Amino acid sequence: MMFTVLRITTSVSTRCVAAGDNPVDLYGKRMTATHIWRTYEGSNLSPALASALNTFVEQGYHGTSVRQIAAGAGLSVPGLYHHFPSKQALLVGIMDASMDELLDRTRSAENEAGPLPSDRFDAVVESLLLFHIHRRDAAFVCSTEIRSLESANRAAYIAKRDEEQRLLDAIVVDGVESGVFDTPHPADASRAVTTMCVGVATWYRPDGPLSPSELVAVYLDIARRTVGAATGGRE
Amino acid sequence: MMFTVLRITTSVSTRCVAAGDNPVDLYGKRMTATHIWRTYEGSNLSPALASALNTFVEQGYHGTSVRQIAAGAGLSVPGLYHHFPSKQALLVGIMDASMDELLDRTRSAENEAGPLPSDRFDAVVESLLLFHIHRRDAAFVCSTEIRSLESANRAAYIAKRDEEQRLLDAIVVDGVESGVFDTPHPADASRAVTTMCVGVATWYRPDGPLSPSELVAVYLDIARRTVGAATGGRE
DNA sequence: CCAAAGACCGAGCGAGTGTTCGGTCGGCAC
DNA sequence: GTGCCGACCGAACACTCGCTCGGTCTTTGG
Repeated sequence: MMFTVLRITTSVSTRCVAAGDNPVDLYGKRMTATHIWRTYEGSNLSPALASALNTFVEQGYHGTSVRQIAAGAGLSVPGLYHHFPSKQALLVGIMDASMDELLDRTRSAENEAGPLPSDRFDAVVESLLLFHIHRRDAAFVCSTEIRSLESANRAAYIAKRDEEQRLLDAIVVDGVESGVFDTPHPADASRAVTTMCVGVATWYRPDGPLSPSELVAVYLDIARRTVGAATGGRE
Repeated sequence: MMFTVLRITTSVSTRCVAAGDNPVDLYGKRMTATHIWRTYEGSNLSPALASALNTFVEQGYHGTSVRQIAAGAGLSVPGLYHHFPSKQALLVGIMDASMDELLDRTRSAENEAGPLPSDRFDAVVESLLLFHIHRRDAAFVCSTEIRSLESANRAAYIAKRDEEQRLLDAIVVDGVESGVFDTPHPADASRAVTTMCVGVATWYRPDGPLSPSELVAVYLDIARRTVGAATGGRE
């Protein structure tokens, strides 16, 4: 059974952009094509998924009716069912697309960071933070609606989530083994870092006191302390 | 409108116990008044609230029917409504009782810790951790069902949650001012610590690899690093 | 010009929702 | 004994739920 999940399919994989041009980021740092994982434009979601996401965020999956989703998408109920076979498929569409995007961005970040555990750690934490800032609603739904997934869908989602966690786990272990990180509990420290980053989606507001880059700076400092990385001075 | 929320009303406030006598808990352990906030026995919840909690944890508030809650409590639907006026009142009963208990325990912990920020910090973090371990289900519902509260109930709950956060915020600020903590972002560090502790409720399992006291040791280490406390050696 | 396909909708299905009505029953005060 | 009250229940109320049937338009390919 086929149905459209994404309106625009954009891969953030590094290979997609030709090297040679040199955009510059907000801080003047040279931004080669490898920084696509840092850039966020509008959401990828189709109108139906975007409407579902909006209502899921406010009322939760079970608290949302398909009539509300349809109205939010400017569709009748059968019109909505023309695009998605069930309410559950809408949730799966949101959560799968979100985790795929996060994994894609995180892998790009780590690949571009080079071999050093400290660089890879910083890159992966930054990508986690940026995702939870710029895809806040989707990330929030992902972390609160796992129990609303039917069991097969839940298993698939959990697998992706665990894969994301393992990316960071491996970096922390590498860092401890090579001596640049210092923690007696690498796995717990790694999970704690993820927990903090995921938690950002529950409280961050674009009109709050912290800009995305400020938040990244603050949380990168905290994350480095958590794994016992040598901090490069206090800002 | 009155209805019973707690089956057993136990205050853990230190003041409630006269100094000098040495009360003994249900297991015969000598209980000086100062450690009540560390001891957890069975839940305080009435059968109706306990049943509601069980189903809310698994299916969420909107995913749970009143008939399920009634069946879980061994009651008919009107029997359940004899004790609680609405489904919403069940959620409020769970969340209010939980936050009251947490606030009570946290205040006891801080009071007993004495004046030093580092001692107060350790005590409050430990009480946060123990609560999220031993009241895992209630804590999980508290952090995931805020949006299911009607607005007045939500405002009251948020006020209590913010009060709990401020307890830790004040300690971190004190520690930074007196030089025993070292962080450029006390408020963010304090929130990060809370986020990690609250997150424990989402993954901790009693049959997992960490006992409660081991988890407290691990997370206390991480929490101290987060605020830049001088760690007393690595365990 | 016409058939096919895609996009969409009005109306309604059976099941389930939170809640309530009108009771029954046992224990207790007097 | 009598009246009362708390605890509880069978049945049903008005409504909403996820979902589908049968249809109408518009676009497109030949």
